[in-house]
Amino acid sequence: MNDPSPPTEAGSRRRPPGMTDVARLAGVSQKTVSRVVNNERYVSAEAREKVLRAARELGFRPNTAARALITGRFGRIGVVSLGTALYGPASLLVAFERATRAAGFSVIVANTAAGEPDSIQSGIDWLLEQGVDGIVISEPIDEGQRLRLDPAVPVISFGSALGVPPERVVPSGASAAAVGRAATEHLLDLGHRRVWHIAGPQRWWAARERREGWREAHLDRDLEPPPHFEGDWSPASGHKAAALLPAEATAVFCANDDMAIGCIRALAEAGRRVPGDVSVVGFDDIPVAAYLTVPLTTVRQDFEGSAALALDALMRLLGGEAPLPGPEDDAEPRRRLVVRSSTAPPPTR
Amino acid sequence: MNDPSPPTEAGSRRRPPGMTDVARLAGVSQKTVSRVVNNERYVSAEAREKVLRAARELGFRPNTAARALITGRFGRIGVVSLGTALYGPASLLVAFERATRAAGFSVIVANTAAGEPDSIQSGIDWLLEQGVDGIVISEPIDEGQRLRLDPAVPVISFGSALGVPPERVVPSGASAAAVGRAATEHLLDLGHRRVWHIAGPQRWWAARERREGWREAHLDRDLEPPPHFEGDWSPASGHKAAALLPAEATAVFCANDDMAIGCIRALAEAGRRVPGDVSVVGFDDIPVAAYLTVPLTTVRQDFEGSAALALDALMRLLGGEAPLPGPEDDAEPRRRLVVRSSTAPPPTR
DNA sequence: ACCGTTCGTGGGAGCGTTTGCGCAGCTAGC
DNA sequence: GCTAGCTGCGCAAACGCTCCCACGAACGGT
Repeated sequence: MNDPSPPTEAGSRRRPPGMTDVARLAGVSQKTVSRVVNNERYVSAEAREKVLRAARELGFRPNTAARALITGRFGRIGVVSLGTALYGPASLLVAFERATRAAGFSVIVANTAAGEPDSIQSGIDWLLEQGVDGIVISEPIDEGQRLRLDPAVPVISFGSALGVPPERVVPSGASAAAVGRAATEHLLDLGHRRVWHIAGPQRWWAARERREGWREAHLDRDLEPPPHFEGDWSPASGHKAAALLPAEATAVFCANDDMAIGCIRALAEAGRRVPGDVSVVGFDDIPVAAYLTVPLTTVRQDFEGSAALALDALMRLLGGEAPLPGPEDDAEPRRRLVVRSSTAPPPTR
Repeated sequence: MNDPSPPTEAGSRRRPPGMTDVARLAGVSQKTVSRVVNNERYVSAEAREKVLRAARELGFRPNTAARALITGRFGRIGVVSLGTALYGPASLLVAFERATRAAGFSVIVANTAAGEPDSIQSGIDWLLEQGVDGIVISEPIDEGQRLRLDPAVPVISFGSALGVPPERVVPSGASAAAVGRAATEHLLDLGHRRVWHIAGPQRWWAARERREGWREAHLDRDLEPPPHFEGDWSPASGHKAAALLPAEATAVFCANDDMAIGCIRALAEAGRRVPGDVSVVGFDDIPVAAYLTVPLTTVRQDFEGSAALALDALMRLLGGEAPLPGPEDDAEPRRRLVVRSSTAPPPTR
């Protein structure tokens, strides 16, 4: 592939200063520098001061590679994320990075590729190669294959995936399905006889869960849930699915806001008004949801809460504890229905 | 802070196998294993085979920390990104991660916090602490302070920031400002006398550049650009700014789609129709843009192109070359105006 | 036959840090 | 006055790998 013979003269970039250099300048042993850097006890204030001064002067920065080499820990968490700018996954990633950095770990990401079936696995493999203390699978897509994990590296998953033990799946709490149910109930309470559903791709755990909530809401009231349509989260898919909606449909619950927007558009094209003729509920509460021509009734997510929960579970695993605390965990993410203008009672015919 | 006395028994997690273990099993020297792993020459097919077999059997994975320790390189690029799920930055991050991974480097992210003025600096410091070969500043926000960098670690920035040498700023190409100009010209060509502008926060380079394009379009035609309004990218800010628009305004160029949506909403509330009374152009081409009640005329970005350009520049710096190739670089990101229904000639009064 | 060069392999020295252990000096208890 | 414990500090051995060097075998050109 590449010509290995010339050693590709990288150049004169000198080695950065190490603890030994700091020690020499401060007039102490390298070990003492190590103690100061790691905030250990048994260092005199005077020595500490000298070391800190020398370190500052030299621009010393501890070499994480050396530390990792000996401790066997990397201080790094890998996240397998969807390679997409979708509001949900992107927000979750941001929230998780923040929480993780606050805990002193850095985050390395591996995006999956939409089309590729093995991309979760290859993301995991890549992260393991890079060296991580733990792995978080952001939105596992169930491709029907068992994930190959490393028993030595804890894994936490948002949503269940084959090969991930169930206790390592971050519970969406009661909330995800429950809120899908609440969204549906909101529509039923308004007087709609049944609620149609434009679901997300069912390989996605999040999509399945929302659909489940929708289904339960019907079953609770002894209603037969109408057939659902499956989209791919995109507005285009919502638009397409909406065109298939029967004339009797007066209420639609969409698995995300983008599809809801596509759906509303299709309804408008068909001459049906929202919410006059048809009510629509979305999911995510994307920033523009409140500013659409018809402000969207939708479900606000709690990404910070979910991220904190996942991180917490991972930290427990790293400490050798059980991934999740007892049922007293009250820090469960809180999603909630935000009612705006896209829902109303069905038309009185 | 934490109790240092109990050594927090982490447990019996055995060390993962190393090259020495593989070597022993394969009956060769550790050095030969190294050669096989790094695909070096001068290894007999037979030895290679034995090593690979042993490695597979042991589940051997090279220790990146040890490698980094000796080579001084980490195989890791740090990205300072906005801590936001905004479509632009999120898409750019995804595109950059993909390109970087394909080049064999991993990506570690440090999100900035919206409010904190030093968060770019602290993100950079954090990345340097973690150990990276290079840093990319995704969307630098000009807080007026000079960034403190490490001369040994190359930095590339999307957009100029104080302290980053200009040749390390990824050129948006002619395109960013030019496309802002094209968007404005599109409106002027439709017959609008002037174009109002709802800008992004001017501390953002991207916002400034778009505004510049808008301004130039006016100056080119000897028009006085009307005063612009400054939003914060959010639909809410677009909504607020639109309320300030004078009655004579018949065309608005918004610095992103979210603000455009807020703007359209405000116009609707004021009883002004889009595009009948007022034309609106956005920027980004978010997925829902085409599916809004009034499909949005907007500017499609080229995140892959920008990401590739940045990575390329960074790789050159890592190789000791100049960050950017000559002017023959034809791989410049291509943004383009997408005309939909939110723009039309001004109302004939 | 001799000397160079290419090939295949191994020995051994670090890289910069943590960790284990040792050693002084001091305080305090009996 | 001896032991015991705490404090403050340093030496030396890893950690798993890459890199420099050496060494023998095979091979061709003189």
